[in-house]
Amino acid sequence: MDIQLKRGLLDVCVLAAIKDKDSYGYQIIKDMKPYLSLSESTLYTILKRLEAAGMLTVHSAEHDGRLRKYYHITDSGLRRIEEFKEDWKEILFIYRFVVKEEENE
Amino acid sequence: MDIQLKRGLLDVCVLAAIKDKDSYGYQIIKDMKPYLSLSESTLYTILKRLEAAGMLTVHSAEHDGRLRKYYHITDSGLRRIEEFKEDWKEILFIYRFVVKEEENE
DNA sequence: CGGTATACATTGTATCACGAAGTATTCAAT
DNA sequence: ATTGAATACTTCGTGATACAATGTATACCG
Repeated sequence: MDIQLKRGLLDVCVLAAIKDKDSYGYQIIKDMKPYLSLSESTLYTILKRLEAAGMLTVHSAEHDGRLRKYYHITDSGLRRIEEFKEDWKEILFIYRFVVKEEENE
Repeated sequence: MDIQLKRGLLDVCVLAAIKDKDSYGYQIIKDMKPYLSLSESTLYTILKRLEAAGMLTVHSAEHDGRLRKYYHITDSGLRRIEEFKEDWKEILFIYRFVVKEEENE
């Protein structure tokens, strides 16, 4: 798929992946894979960006003797998803401009 | 609207704007404005990229004593729009992952 | 003991949208 | 005739970003 198209989805997709349950890097990649595959370096960049923007918080927890970084969505992050839904209406409007067939399909 | 979301739409939008009728810079911006506003520098960058990719051709024509650069979509450009329609199916799949409400709306 | 999977991090690169600024012409108003 | 929009295109620099490559470290299994 076109990389550019992915760009707008990546951030919200990561937020969606941790929305219902805190998660960590490797797990997020696995969960997103069926929808949108991304490399580790990309994910960690995104997670850092979202943390800096206050859309998620991080806490380390031990798992099998190793530390894992768990990511938790904030209210701001939830709001970001809602904003995305609003943006979607515009996206659909643009989509129809692009695919405007002559009214017959 | 989120800039990142625009990115994947820009190229195809420009192609859509010249699909039915050759057009030129200023006119394209006007036609796209209701859907997606973009600056001149952005448009001309995109036009050059699309030309380099063989998705459109350029020819200068006189208009009111001045030269205008008219852009004409190629078969490759038309195919690009078709590809976008294919990508759209994936986008919808991802969209549903992001907005997955608990099956009740 | 060696290999594989897990888990996170850093660096460098290429792409890209955009603001800012510039050039040049037409046309209407002063 | 001069000014100032509006039209039309161009160039430069910047910041954001996705990603490959690479590195570190540990757990688990044979």
